[in-house]
Amino acid sequence: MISLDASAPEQGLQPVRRFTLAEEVADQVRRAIISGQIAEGSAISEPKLAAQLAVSRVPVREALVELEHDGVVEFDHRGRCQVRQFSAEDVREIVTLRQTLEVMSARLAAQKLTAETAASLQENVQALEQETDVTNISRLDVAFHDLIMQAAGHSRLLTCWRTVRAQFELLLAKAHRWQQAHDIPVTDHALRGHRPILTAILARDADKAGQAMRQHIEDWGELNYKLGMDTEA
Amino acid sequence: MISLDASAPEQGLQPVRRFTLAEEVADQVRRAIISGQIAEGSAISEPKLAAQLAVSRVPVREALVELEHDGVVEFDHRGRCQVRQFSAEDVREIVTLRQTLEVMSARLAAQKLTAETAASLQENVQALEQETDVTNISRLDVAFHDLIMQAAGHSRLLTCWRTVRAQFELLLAKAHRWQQAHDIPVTDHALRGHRPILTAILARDADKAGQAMRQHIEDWGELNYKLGMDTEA
DNA sequence: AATTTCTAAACTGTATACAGTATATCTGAG
DNA sequence: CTCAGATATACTGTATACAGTTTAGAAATT
Repeated sequence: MISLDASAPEQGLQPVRRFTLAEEVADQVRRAIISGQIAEGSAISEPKLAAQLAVSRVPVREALVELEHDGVVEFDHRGRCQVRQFSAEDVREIVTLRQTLEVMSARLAAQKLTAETAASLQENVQALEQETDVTNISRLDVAFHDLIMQAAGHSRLLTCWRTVRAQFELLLAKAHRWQQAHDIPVTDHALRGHRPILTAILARDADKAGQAMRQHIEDWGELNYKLGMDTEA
Repeated sequence: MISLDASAPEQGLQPVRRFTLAEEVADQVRRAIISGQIAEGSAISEPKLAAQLAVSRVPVREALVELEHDGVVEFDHRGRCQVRQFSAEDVREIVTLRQTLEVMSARLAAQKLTAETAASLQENVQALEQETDVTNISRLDVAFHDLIMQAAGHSRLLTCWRTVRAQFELLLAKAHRWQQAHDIPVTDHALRGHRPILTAILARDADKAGQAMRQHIEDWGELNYKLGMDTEA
C-alpha cells in the first residue's frame, strides 16, 4: 500500500507525461523514414502529411522541426522540407561523431557502472547473440548503444546523441535492407563488437571500454563504406 | 560584370536567406537570457512574450523550442516553459562535454587548416589580447571557439556544438557579471589559453592542439567551480 | 514545336480562435 | 484568522484562417 500524501511523492509515482500529437507525428514519420517507407530525397508537404495523419498543420510542423534536429529531414532556403540523402561524406561524419560521443559514453559508463546497468547490458548482449530476425537485431543493436549512453549519466551527452541516433538507425536499416535484397546474410558485426565493450565496462576499465567502442564504430564505418561503394556502383 | 544566367549560378551569389520571426524571437530571448535580463528560473509565458514582442504565439512557440534545444530554457511535464538554472552538476556536464567536442574540433581544425582559417584565428587572438571591454572579450572568446568549430568542417559536430554553445555563453557572461560586481578584474583566462591552441593548430599538430584545448577548458571549469562556490555561499 | 506569358493551385509563415486544464483569486464557514 | 470550496483568469495544445510567394500547368505566340 502506498501513501497518497502529496508531500511525500517519492513512492515510485512519477508525474504524468503528456503526449502531444507533435511527438506522435514525429515518431511515425521518423519510423517511416528509417524503414525506407518514405524515400530519401522525398519532399514532405505539411498540408498533405497533416491530411494523411488527420491532424492539423501545427503538430506536423513541430514534428518536422524535431526531425530536422534528428538529422533525417532538412529544410531548404524556402522552407521546403525533404528527407535527407546521405552522401559518403555524411557517413564519414556520422562515424567520426559517433566515435567521439560513444567513446565518451563508454568511458563514463565504465566509471559509473551500477548493478542494474550491468544486468541490462548483459541481457541485451545475450539476447542479441541469440536473435536471428533482422528487425530485432537492429533494435537490440541500437538499444545497446542507448543503454551505454544512459549509463553514462550525462544529460547533455545524451542530447548530442539524439542528434545522430536516428541517422545511425537509418544507416543501419538501410544496410540491412541492402544485405537482405542481395541475399547476403546479415553481418555479425554487432555480435562480435558488443561483447568486448561489455566486458570492459563490467571490469570498470574506462580506457579499454573506450578503445573497444572506438574500434567497434570504426569497423561499422568500414562496413558502410564498402556498402556505399557497392550501392552507388 | 557577372552573368545572370541562372544555369551558371556559381558566381558568388547565394540563395536569399529568409529570416523568420521565430528566429528573431529566439535571438532576442536568447540574448536576454544570456545577459541576465531574464533571470534564471523565470517562467516564460507564450502569450505574454508574444504580446511584448508584438507577434503571435506561433513564432514564439517555435523560438522557445529552439531555445530548449540550446539548453537555456526547459519545459516541465505540463508544457510550461522556464529559464533553466544551472547546478554545479550542470556546470560539470558543460565542461566535460565541451572538452569532448572541442578537442575533436581542435584536432580537425589542425588537420584541415587553410590560409583563411589561419588568418581569422590569428586576427581573433590578437584582437582579444588588446581588448579591454568585458562584453567584447566575451564575444571574441566565444568567436574563437566558433572559428575552430567552423574550421573543423564537420557539420554534425557543429550541430552538437550548438546544443552547448549558448550555455557556455551564459556561464561566461554570468562569471563576468559576478566578477564585475565584486570589482575583480576580468580574468585573463582566455588570453593565456588561446595562444597555445592557436600555435598548435598553425603547426598542424592535432595532438598538441587537442591537448591544449582540453587543458584550456579544464582551467575554465575550475574557474567556474570556484566561482560557483563563492556565489552559492 | 518550342518558348514565353498568364493563370490557377499549393505551400509556407503568421495570425486568430477554441477547448481543455491548471492556477489564482475570492468567498464563506469554522 | 485559517482553510476549504467555488469562480474566474491564464495558459497550453490544436485547429482554422489568411496573406504573400512559389510552383505547375494552360494558353498564346513565334
